[in-house]
Amino acid sequence: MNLTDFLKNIVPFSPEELADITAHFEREIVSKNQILVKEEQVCTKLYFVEKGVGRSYYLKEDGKEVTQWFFMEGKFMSSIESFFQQSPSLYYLEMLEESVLYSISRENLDLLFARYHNMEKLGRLLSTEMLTRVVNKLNAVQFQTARERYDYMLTEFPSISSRVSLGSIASYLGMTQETLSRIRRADTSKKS
Amino acid sequence: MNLTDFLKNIVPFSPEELADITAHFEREIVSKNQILVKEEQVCTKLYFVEKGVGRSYYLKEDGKEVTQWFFMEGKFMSSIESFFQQSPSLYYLEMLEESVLYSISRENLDLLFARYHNMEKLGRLLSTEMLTRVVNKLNAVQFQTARERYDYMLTEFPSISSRVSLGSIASYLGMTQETLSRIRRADTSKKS
DNA sequence: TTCACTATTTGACATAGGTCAAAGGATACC
DNA sequence: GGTATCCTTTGACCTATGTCAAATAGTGAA
Repeated sequence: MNLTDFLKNIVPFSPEELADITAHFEREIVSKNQILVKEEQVCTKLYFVEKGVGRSYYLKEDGKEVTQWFFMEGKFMSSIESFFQQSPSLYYLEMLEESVLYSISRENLDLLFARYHNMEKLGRLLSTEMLTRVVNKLNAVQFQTARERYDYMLTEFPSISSRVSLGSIASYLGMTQETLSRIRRADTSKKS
Repeated sequence: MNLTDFLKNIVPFSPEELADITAHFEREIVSKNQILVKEEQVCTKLYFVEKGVGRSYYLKEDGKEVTQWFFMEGKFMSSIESFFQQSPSLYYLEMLEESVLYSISRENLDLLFARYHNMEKLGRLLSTEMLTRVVNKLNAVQFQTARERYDYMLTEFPSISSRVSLGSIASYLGMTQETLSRIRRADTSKKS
């Protein structure tokens, strides 16, 4: 999914708008396991994932990584409050595969928001969409068993299990690796 | 907190914009325990809470109510995906006190979004802010003990415990009433 | 005030999922 | 191709929190 097509599908930008907007993004190739932002740093960019997968995570006091979100192809990725508040990030951003990203700085994004009413609309729609997704996860995490949470995740990120390590997924789902491993075992023994 | 002041604080609307925008809202007085939207209904309005408290909740299969969010004075309240997608609501919306609300229909809101660039910006900012709050709750619910979640809630909604029933709060926090009751007991015995 | 109803507290017991430790498997680097 | 490292699986045991049931305390209507 490329950036131009993605944008067009959400808001009916004019060709001139689209050209100007995409011109403010910069293409970046990043390698597997590369960290885009560290905890405590201010996240200066918003990324569009054209190819690859990323995740945001933080470290618990005991040093364990907790995955907060996965960012698949065709999605925007950032440490949102850090990027918008220009505050130190609570999260790390990491790419889990060799990836192609398009990035934009806060200044350029603000400029586009101010320049195009349609751009502001795009921002609103994407933000509301993300809100809905997070609320879904919240409901899953809060009131479902480990088993059900795993099923929820497969609907939200269908291809994830083959692309991302067990540990990253388990912490995203709020369970230990051991528990996730046991759930998968139950699955395979049942289905085969 | 009244609507005009609230709007002014977020985006620098001109007086004319403000007057036009607020003119599209309608004042409603609702009584305690009144339901604004039922599950399966399409939520036709976005509400601003000038006075009172509301909550959104849904029913689990076993019939138990699960509070999803509280809406305090000075906040917007709605069944978001239902309102924006015009889809059947997954949640009930209920006022927990006699309240003063300002409501706007989807058509009028869209009209204002289209008419004022600033309005679109307001939408984007409020949506991002809500997103941050939900993410905070998610982190609390997912990785903290019952005790810690209770403390999180007191920072998010400081006045809530005196205004809302134990059961509503407990389900918001993803724990049973019994557990919350025990946490509170531990608190009072420690602090007195 | 008293009654009826609802909300909260308390206790005894059950269990999903966590923790710790060790054994396999898979990968990557020399 | 062998060895070091990391990832996943498995087992034994533990604990926070849930469930069920009963006792109290609060609240509003008459």
